Amino acid sequence: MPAGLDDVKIEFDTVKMTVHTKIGVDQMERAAMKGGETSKAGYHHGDLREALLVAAEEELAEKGVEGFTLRGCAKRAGVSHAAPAHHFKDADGLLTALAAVGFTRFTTAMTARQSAAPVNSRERLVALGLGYIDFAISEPALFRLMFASGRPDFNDPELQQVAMNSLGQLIQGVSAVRGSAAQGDKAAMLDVAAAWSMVHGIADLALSGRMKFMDEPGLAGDPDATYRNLIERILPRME
Amino acid sequence: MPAGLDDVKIEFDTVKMTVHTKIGVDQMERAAMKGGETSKAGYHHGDLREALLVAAEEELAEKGVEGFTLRGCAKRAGVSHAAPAHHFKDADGLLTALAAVGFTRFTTAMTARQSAAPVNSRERLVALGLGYIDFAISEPALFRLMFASGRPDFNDPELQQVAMNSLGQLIQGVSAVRGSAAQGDKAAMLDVAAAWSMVHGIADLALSGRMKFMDEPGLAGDPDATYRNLIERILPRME
DNA sequence: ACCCAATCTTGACACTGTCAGGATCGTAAT
DNA sequence: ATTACGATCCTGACAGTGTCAAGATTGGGT
Repeated sequence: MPAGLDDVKIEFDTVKMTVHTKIGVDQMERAAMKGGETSKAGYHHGDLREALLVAAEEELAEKGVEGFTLRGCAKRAGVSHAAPAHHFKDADGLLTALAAVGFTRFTTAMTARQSAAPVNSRERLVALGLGYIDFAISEPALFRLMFASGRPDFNDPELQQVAMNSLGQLIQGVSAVRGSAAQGDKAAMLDVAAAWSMVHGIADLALSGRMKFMDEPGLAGDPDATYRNLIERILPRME
Repeated sequence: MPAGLDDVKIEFDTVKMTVHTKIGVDQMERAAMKGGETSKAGYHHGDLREALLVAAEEELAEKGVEGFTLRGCAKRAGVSHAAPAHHFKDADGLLTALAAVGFTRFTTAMTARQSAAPVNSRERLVALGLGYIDFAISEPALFRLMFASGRPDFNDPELQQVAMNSLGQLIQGVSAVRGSAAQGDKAAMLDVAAAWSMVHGIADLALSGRMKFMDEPGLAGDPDATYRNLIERILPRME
């Protein structure tokens, strides 16, 4: 993400202001263009593709997957409603790219928890699961987009890549607990499926507010402790 | 669901045919009206509310949650685009009612599996989980609507009721395994959360095609056996 | 027989995604 | 340096959507 692009968040109320603010955007772009960016920055807007991605993430976080709007993203980025078509085939194309950045962020959320855990394979696997749940709760709309929307195109090579990376991280975590590579081993893959299902189930139920049956008076405690208790139940059968 | 209403599924290609087919519908209604229905059947269409629900279920199954359309439901039911407003406040209102019928069907899917299982509390709990997964796979769009869409209004009393019934069934299944009522007991509720999370995770991952990493050459077997293996992993800690 | 309220239709509005055509700008070739 | 060109962006349009308002239609209670 190019430096300075965060400053571009401007509220539009009338269409009349478009030209006005677009000048401001260009100024920002010119200022940010000093650090050589990797992507094909340049041209009119600067790097509209990146700007649209951050706009889309805002839009998604505010309106949810159901209320997401391509025109809304364009307005947030300060461009016309048809501009996104030059960078993304579809509205679904933009959502596909957004899901891809979601998966990379997803991976970092898991590694973040992992690297803060004791150097113990079991503890690290539990931490991975807690990172999984962290992400789901802190970015619910993005999580829904990635796992329960059907809008992103998972045939897209980039998305497929980052999504496989997430799964690979999980497989590696299970392999570490088992002491051998899980890939190809039936029992090991069942362990992977078990870990993934449990953690994903916790995340999805918590995210949709369906875990609140645990929030009764003397029942609840630290949510993290609860999740840990649940995750640990899948460890015994692994070795 | 009134008898005979299933015959009302008529395909519309042009709007011109509306009057034509609507007569057919009325005939069906009149024929079906002999058995006294519970709902406020009568008036023009017969029982448009029920007809809209079956139309909505078709629409949802074909187009998915994302492609669901209120006008499409109206066309399927053979009425004008604004007719549904007299029976459901919103498009979300229709989806709320549809989610309610989904939950009752969900419950019956679980009890169906349960009653075909050995009279063993553990076996019955596993069967309940398999019924959960059955439903998710056989009616994916409905399942997504119920668990991962945000469109149904869960403050609606009817929906809240049937949704709680499903949860109650799960709590009862766990209670049977434990030998005592789970309600209010902290450890028991953790067992419930574990069972629910595991089964829900399996269902959601399988439904979205993300379990296909298990479908490698010598790896896979009967999906049901795989799911059973996973579900059984949460049993040991219960007593 | 009449009236009324529930039911349904028609028409309209704002909004959406997408396409076509024209304007604008940076860059490469001349 | 100028010109041509292709990438980028805008304006305008179209079909489709949800929702509201107002008028037609129908059946049951009086």
